[in-house]
Amino acid sequence: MSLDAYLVEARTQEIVPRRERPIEQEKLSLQFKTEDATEFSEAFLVSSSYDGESKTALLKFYEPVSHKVLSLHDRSGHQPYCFSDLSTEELSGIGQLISHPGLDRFEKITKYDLLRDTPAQFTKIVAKDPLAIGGRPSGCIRDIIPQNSKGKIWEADIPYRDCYIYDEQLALGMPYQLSDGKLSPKPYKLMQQEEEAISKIFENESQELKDHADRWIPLLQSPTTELRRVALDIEVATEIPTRLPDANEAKQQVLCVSLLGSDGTRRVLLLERPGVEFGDVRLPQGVSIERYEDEVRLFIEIFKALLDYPFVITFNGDNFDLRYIFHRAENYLGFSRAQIPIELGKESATLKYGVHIDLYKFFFNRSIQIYAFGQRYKENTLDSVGEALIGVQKLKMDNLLKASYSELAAYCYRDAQITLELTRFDDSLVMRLITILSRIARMPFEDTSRQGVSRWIRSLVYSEHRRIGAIIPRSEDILATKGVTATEAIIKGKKYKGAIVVQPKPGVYFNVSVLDFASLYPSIIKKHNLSYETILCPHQECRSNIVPDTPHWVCTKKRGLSSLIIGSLRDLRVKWYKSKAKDKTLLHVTRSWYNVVNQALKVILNASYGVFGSEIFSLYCPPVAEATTAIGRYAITETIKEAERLGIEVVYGDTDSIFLRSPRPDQIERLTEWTAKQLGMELDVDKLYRYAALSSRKKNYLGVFPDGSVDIKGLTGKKRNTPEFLKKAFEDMVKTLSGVQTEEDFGRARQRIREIVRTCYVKLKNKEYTLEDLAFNVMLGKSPDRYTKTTPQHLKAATQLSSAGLEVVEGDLISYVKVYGSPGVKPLQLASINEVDTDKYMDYVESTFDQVLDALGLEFNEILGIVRLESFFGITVPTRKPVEREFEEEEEVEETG
DNA sequence: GCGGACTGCTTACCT
DNA sequence: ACAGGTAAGCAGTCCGCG
Repeated sequence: MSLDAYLVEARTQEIVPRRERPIEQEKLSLQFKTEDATEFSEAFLVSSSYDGESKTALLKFYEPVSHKVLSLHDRSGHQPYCFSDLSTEELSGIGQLISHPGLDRFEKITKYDLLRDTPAQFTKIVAKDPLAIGGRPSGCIRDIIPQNSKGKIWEADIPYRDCYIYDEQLALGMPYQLSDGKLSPKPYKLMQQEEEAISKIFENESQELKDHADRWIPLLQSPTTELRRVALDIEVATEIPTRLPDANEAKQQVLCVSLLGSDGTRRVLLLERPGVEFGDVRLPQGVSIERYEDEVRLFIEIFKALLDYPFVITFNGDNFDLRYIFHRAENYLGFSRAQIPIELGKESATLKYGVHIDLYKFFFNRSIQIYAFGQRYKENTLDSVGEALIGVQKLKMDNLLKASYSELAAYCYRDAQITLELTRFDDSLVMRLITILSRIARMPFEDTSRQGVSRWIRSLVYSEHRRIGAIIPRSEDILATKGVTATEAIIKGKKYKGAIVVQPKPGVYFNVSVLDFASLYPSIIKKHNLSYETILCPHQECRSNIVPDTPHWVCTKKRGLSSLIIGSLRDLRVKWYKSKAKDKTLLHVTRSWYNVVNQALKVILNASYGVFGSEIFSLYCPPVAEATTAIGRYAITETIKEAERLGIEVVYGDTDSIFLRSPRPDQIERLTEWTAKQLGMELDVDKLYRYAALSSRKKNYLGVFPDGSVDIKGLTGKKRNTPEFLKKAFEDMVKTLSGVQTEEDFGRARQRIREIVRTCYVKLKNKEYTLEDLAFNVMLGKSPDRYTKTTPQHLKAATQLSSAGLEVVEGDLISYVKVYGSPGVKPLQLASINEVDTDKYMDYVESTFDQVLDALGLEFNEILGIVRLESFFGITVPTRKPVEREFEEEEEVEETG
């Protein structure tokens, strides 16, 4: 077999003598050192940390011309601190505190207490280093002070890097300039037209809300820059091929490393091993393959890259690639920690020079998955995400150790390629999302890309407290006065009542208008002034301002912090970014950015209500969440009543939407005017269906748009776990339905659907489907040993897999088929077509089609009855490819009939 | 001992 | 580790049934 051009090139490279410096000399050159920047005209703040050596805050900037990371240590003398309500005298009486080596001094200070709505005296306890405050397992200042009714500690659990950002009111991801040793944000100015359009949006709002919006503008509008980055992926030798090597042990050699730069660099580094063939697997043009006899030299190359690129992108690098490299380098290859440009945390790996972004963590984030990417990928694997977002899959590989060099290289290269591409597609959407979220959350890129939405919102709100000089409340203090809920949830075990789902009126309706409230919950939080400090506020005179369906009252005297923050963001999204993101008249680059901001705001706003009902949120305040849903219920029920008064038939509704049966334009107009006037909320026409088919089931419907495209919600036919054969049959039915224009058309559709079901049944009976077609695909939600209450079917299948030596872990998608006998299921890998329980499948077909057909008022049972009857009388229905069947199986199928 | 009524567990979905 | 509400299938339990 002939070698292609690149292979020749790669082989030629071998005979070029390398000028290699001695290893020890190379290692020494790896020691990371940096000097502070003295001046720059534009650089983007990307990271904040505490530098233990200089005992100061350290900022990292990305300078887009040189593509370098610039450092800047704090020179203001900022120090770590926390607050106590004890006086300096009282604190001085605590011997252990006074003698604490980390204590620097006390300061008297006044901070605003939002919970009590009054200024309050605090003592600022200033420390010499952050670990003195907290973070060590014992002996920290925050643990020394006795926690009594008086004698509490505030703000001791904020990481110092965040504390510094909040105090300096810095925003990560923003452009800054440094001149004469002075750091300042790059000024941003809107174009006059934009300025006018935006001020019009807020013309009827309070000054406070306007001020918030004004502060958001530069954060949301300032330009971003292309971030120079490298994707890194490693392959490691394993003893057991099915198991992932232990990154903390790092016992085995690193066999291959791919480094793909956004600058066009495409390197694959291979470790030479005896007896390995080069092979003839092709790699893309321009990939350079480098072969190393010595693993240490290979590592030196990795480290040089980690000291060169401002951003390093991995997929699971926190827990694998960088962790493995670190331990391998330290434990087996004789590198000192000073020579390894990686720092390991408990759950993350960071870099001494640049910023490490682990895409696994970012894509795993449920908010990102759902709101930013619309659930386009369903599994959190590089393969699944890559396939869904950029259409590139991983290469297949059976055994790393048996692979040729070129095969290994191609495999490893592909992984790095997907990783890099995931940060590049859609004009670097992912990098820009991380940037804009960091700006909004005031969080370093490293944290934004790793943490969840509750941390983003926490950080944003904390920064706001510092800006206005308010003490950040202790979670237990919020809970003490505002911890109880008054409504009862419908679902057992939930804390409070949620949204209303209107009982659908079953049937087919032509010309259905779907109206919904724009950003319902954020609108409520804005309009009704909801915030932890305003709900159940301390003022007697506010107690009559009651939230419907609850005993809670809301402050009438002061605007709540979260109401302002969420309210201003909501208005900017609903009235500016949402439409701009869709505006085809804008330049591509402009619209692309509006789209990024729109996505980011969507993620934040969608979670803004939920966090108040979540214990892990540091400002957890259940009455805020409860009041939000209560007002939501009030809004939708009142709107339905008004619709009915206007003579409009409401056939369905869920949380923030109502489905109206062929309303006249003037009726819609009167209704939306009414909600604007009476509820102060915007009700918009969201969708128009040519017809909608509703069954009696909530959250289950099918809507056909005028252009024939179809909305399917909640139906089994499109669920992930549904077997492929059924999804296809369902799809056929949907196609038929999408062609229905008038009531008369349903007659023909009915015939066609009958055919589809019949074919499905016959093919099942004749075993014409493949096992893959028949497989249910169910996610293993937790590790197998943690199922203690019941043994679901997918677990039974998973157990059989483990017995067969195939490891299953939490998060795996288990594929199984239903078979005769006990336990009734078999994993796809172990099953054969002859044992498939056709009857069970037929039941499943029935219930899947039932969901739609009883909506259409079609007698599905009749169709099914006929189909079954035909087979009962032995009428054979020819299909495309008839298959011979044994008589007994025929019998078995009939038993239930 | 067996099956129907019931509850609870689990997953996947909707807003 | 943002929330609650809903559907569906199955596992497990209780109880009646000569």
